[in-house]
Amino acid sequence: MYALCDVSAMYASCEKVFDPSIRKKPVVVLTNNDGCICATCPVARKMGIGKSFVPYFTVKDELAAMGVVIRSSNYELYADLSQRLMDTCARFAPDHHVYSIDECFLYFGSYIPDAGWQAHAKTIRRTVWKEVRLPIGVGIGPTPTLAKAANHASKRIEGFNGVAVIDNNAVRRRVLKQMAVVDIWGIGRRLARRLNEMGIETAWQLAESKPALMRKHFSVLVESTVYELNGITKLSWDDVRSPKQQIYSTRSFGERVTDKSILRQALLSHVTIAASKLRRQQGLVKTIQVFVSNSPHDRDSFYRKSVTHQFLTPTSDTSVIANTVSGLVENLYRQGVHFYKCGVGLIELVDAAQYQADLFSLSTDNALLMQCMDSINARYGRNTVHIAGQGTTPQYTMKREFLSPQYTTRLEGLPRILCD
DNA sequence: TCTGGGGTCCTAGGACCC
DNA sequence: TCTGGGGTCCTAGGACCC
Repeated sequence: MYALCDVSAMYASCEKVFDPSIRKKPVVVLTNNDGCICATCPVARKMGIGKSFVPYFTVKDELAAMGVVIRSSNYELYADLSQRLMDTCARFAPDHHVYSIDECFLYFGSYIPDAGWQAHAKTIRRTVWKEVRLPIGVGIGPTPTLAKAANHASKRIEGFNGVAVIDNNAVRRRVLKQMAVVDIWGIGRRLARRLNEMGIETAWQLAESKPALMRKHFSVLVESTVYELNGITKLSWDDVRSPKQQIYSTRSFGERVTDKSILRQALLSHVTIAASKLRRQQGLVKTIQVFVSNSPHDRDSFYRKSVTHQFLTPTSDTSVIANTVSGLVENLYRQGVHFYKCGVGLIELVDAAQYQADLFSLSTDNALLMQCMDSINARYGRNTVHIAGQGTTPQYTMKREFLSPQYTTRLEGLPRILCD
């Protein structure tokens, strides 16, 4: 059996943990640079504020009129609470996999809890609330896709109250019949529309359809989904937690950038982020892609440029990659462009353990230095030591106008308890 | 006054070569 | 008279997820 645990409106829920004054108010959290809405708490959702990823400025006045509390993304806080959440969830299964900042899969293998699945799921939910003060939904099912569906039911279907277990056909049927096809894991807006045109509206109808036919009309992925909805595992545990095939770090700027050296600094900090993720999964990169662009919303004509670079010897050394990227900036930069976004992608990866080195090309990686850097940063914070090319103080800013304190990671952010 | 997220994977199609 | 293949590499863009 598999379980999927995820936090309801993660970012909004995190904001409420250390600030009792907003617990009963509608809260909305914005993405980087306060661009879009990315999380809406249940109170706000009840008021009809449901749509994620609408640009904030288009609904700003409306939200203000409704008395909605606005927060910028406070990643330091969310990452720290996420860590605590994952530590707690991990205790309840032999194996776990962190799927995103607010979700994890648990894999039980042959393990069966003494108290039964329903009770086990309730215990997970209650323990997380007690220890981390985050509201989670727990879904359990025989395949990852059904665990996801159960999780959906736990939060969205009447009568489940945060916990759903699909362990027999009656429940499976009940859940899938009340679930729109678009809410199935892996079925997006577009596929859903095409399925609807074929008369398939609910998850149950998709489960009942012929797998081979779905493969013919769509892809093997949709075919696998049909099997998974019927309890036949197509996504093995190894698939669920397989290492990334590509790693990206990209970000938009708070203010447009026109200076070449600032663009370079930003790209080099993306190298730092991406390379450390790469080392975490014990990978080496063969091909990188670096891109810069202005905004399609700006009046200027659209400018986007990307270059790819192949390394003779695969590497995971931040300074080796940074040197290359630094050189590529000359190709990417253009005078007069108002840069809005840039990023670095590690697009062709190999497993460090399996890589067969070439006899004549010697790696210049300084593994010991990287190890040292990673362990210092793991302990004292992400940018405690970094390459000089990133600059000592970032010259580009991120707009975070409504930022809450970093309650758990900075002394000056420590919550205060006032006594009358 | 102006404002528009970030990440991963996949594929169609163009350029180039033989 | 008219026609015309197949592989590799690269890029842009789309789909999906959170």
